[in-house]
Order: sequence, then structure tokens, then C-alpha cells
Amino acid sequence: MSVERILVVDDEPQIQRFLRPALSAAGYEVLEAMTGAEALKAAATTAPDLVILDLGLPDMDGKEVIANLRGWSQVPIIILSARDRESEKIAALDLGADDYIEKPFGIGELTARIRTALRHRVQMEGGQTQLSADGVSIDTIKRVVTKDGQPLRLTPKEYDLLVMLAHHAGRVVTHKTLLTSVWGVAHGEDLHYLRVFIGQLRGKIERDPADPRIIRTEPGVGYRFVGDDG
Amino acid sequence: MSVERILVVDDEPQIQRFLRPALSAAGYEVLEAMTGAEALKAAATTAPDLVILDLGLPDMDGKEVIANLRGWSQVPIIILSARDRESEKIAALDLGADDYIEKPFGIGELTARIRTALRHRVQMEGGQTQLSADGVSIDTIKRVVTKDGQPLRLTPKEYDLLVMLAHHAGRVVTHKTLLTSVWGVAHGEDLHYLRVFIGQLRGKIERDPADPRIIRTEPGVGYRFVGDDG
DNA sequence: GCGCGCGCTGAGCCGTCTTTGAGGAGGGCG
DNA sequence: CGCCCTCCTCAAAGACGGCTCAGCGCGCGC
Repeated sequence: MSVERILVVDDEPQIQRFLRPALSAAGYEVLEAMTGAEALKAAATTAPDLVILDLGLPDMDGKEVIANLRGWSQVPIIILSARDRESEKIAALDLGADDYIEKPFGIGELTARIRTALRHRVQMEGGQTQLSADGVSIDTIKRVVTKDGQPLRLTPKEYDLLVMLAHHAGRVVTHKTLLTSVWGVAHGEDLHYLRVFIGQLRGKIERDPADPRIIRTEPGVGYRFVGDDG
Repeated sequence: MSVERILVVDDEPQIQRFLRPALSAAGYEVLEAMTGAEALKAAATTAPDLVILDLGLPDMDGKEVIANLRGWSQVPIIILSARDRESEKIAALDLGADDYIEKPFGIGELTARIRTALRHRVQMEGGQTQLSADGVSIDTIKRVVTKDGQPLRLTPKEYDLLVMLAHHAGRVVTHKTLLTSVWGVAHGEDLHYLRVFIGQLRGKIERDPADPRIIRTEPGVGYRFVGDDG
């Protein structure tokens, strides 16, 4: 397993200064966000393995952040909060948070709860760097896509879209997940973008774009990348 | 979802007297055990959906119970404890417990954490084999339904309906439950939708749609998904 | 300035899914 | 036996989602 990446969302610098070295020492890579908007953007662009979220953010309610994240991502979320009102806890957990820790807390407990949350995560083949399907192969390290050995010219958006789909090979990726990760959280509803770019991608990678084998449409839900193993 | 069964392991009668009515009121079926040995036996024989475990047991250390359970079961475990030593929490979580709640606690928080833990279980089960019945198998992670190995084309509503029924395999799901979960609360009375779509589903998954084996009609009540195990 | 590649937007067409309606089979009960 | 309630089937409309194409704007290199 490669190093897990944790997004820490907190507007208090002292918390960041406390958590960053502690989590680094525990072997995690730490990403930071100070506001809810930053957090959503970072979650979409960097796809962290876990999110630690302070409920008290300057720009939006932490509960909104949870709800937005859960609209398109299954990433584990651990809430940190100084508020110990039971209704807050219940609301956050029912919105989809995975754990809720009250301040003050010990770093040992936090890392133990992080390990627990990461255990829950459904095992996926995220670390793949080489994928292939029907003559098309993707090398995410070289950032090169070839079809029958010939290199293909893909635009940045086309490439991001293809990689996102390929990382979830065999599974359906919802419209919202694709839009959020490729275009950003602000475009989670712009379905039309997706249709146009899927069309362009198919034109480049499919043998017969009218009968797509690699990128299948799942009506009303999203798209599915079908790899060589089915 | 059928009624989830929760095993409460605690040797203090007042805790049992407190939890039993509270959990029953929240819609769960409560099983009880007073000792670690009883708990392990009960877990093995009744296969509860979740275990609530007090660390302070008379006959053995709660941590042993966790370790033993984890040797053969993935059932979610929530620890209750009056001991708030951080090392206890860390040890329990790293042994495989899913959550750790300190006494005293609110019943609202407990049920919220129960819901969270049960949510995880559904995710994990989805990753496993998933249900099969009479040649039809459903994989909710890939979102694929196959019949005798051949993938089936199901529309979104058909798929939602089938998954809803399969999640409650062996039990009757009422018309109203199906309608509100697939079509939304506004269509809780549109029984006709259900009849049409059940008909379409049977046409696709049953060997003989006129003599349905997988989706049985329960006249006046609802429908029942019958899995391979009965 | 000019051309080009890329991303975004709008319009139109098409196929499928959903909804709706009508008609008929089966079973319980007076 | 005949009525009525529940359930099933079939078919057609309309709505919706999906695909394609054409065009515009922007930034970059020449």
C-alpha cells in the first residue's frame, strides 16, 4: 500500500501545526485546507484517502461540507469538534461522517480512529499505473495513452476523464463523481460537459464509437470503464 | 431493511435495563449476554448484525472478546467503557473494534453511532459476493446483474427495485416501502407502477415469468425476494 | 495580428424508459 | 354461481436522457 493521504480541514493554525507533524510521524501524507470551499476543491482534485474535518469553519457550516462530499465521494470522514452538543454529533454522523472526536483529544486516539476508518474503506485497486482495454493502454506515470501501439493525442480533460474511469474499472462511476473530480465541485451538475467529452473520448479510443466497448453508458447513473478482464 | 439484531454484552443489570428499551424503541431487536463466554457463544449462534461490548466483564478482558470475535467475524463492534484511558481506546480499536464510546453517553449518540457502523457493514457486504437466486446474481459494487453468467440490461428503476428487494431477501417488503424508496414519498400510493415494473423485472430475471421463483407476490402486502438459501 | 487547439454552449434528433390506460385472469366470499 | 378485489399483461403516449454537430470564445505560439 502506498502512503495514505489525509486532508486536514481546519482554520485554526495551531491545530494544523499540531496535526501535521503528528500525522507525518505516523506515516501519512498531510494535505491542508483552511475553508470549506478549499476542502471541497482539494478533495476533488487530490482524492485523499481520508478527511479530518473541523466543524467550525469560517465560510460554511461543516455539515454542508459533509453533505456535499457524500454527494459524490465515499472517502472516510472524521469530525473534530469543540462542540460537544449531542445533536451536533448525531447530525454529523447521520450526514455520513464516519467518526466524531471531541476536543481535546490525544493524538494516539486520533491515529487509532484513523486506522479504524481506513480499515473500513472498501479495498480498491487504486495504485494501478498500467491499465488496458481493447487495444488501448494507459500509463499514468508517463501520462501516455496508446491504441494498438500508436500514441494517442488526448487533451487534459479527456485524459483526466479517462484515468478517472479507468481507476474504477468494472464499476460504474456516477455523473456527479466524474464531474466533481474532473471539472471541480462547482460543475457537479453540468451533465452536458460530460456527454460532449465522453463523445470525444470515444471518437479517439473506441474501434467503433457508435458501439462503445471500453466506455459503456449506464443510463441515468454514469459511465463504466470495461477493462480487458471484463 | 429487516430488523437488525444487536447483541448487548454487559454484566451490569442497570445498563441492560437502560439499553434494552432504548434500542427496542429505535427499532432494533436486542440480544443480551452477561459474560465474555456468553457473548462469544451468542455471537456464533445468533449471528447478530452488531455487537455492543462493555470492556469490564467479570470472566475475561473485553479485549480478548474483540480479538476472538475478529478471528472469525466481521460484525461491527462498538465498545462502551467507563475507562477513559487512551491506551485502552487505542488497543480496542486496533484489535478491530469499530467505535469506542465513553460512559456516560447519550442514547441519541449511541444510536447515531450504531447507524454509522451498520452503514459500513452494508458497504463491506456489497464488496463481497452479494446475493444470488436461481441463477441470478447481483453485485451492488459493480452495479451489475447477471443471469446464468450473462449480464442483464436493467433500467435504473428496475435495478433499484431489485436491489431493494434483494437487501431484504427472505422477508416481505410492503408496497409502500418499495414505492417510497424507489419512486419517492410522493408516489407511495401508486401501486400500479409497482405491478408494471415487477412484471418487467420478472420478464428479465425469472426462468418462467408466469411462475415466479425469485420475486414472489404476497397478496395484499407486498413482494418477497427468495434467495438461494430459501 | 492570425491561426490553431481546447473548452464551453446550444439546438436538434433519436432511442429508451416511464407513465398511463384498458382489459382480463384468478381467488375469496356472499 | 356471480361479484369484487387484487394482480398481471399489453400497448401506446409522452417525457427524458443521451448523442452529435456546429459554432463561439479564449489563450497560446508563430
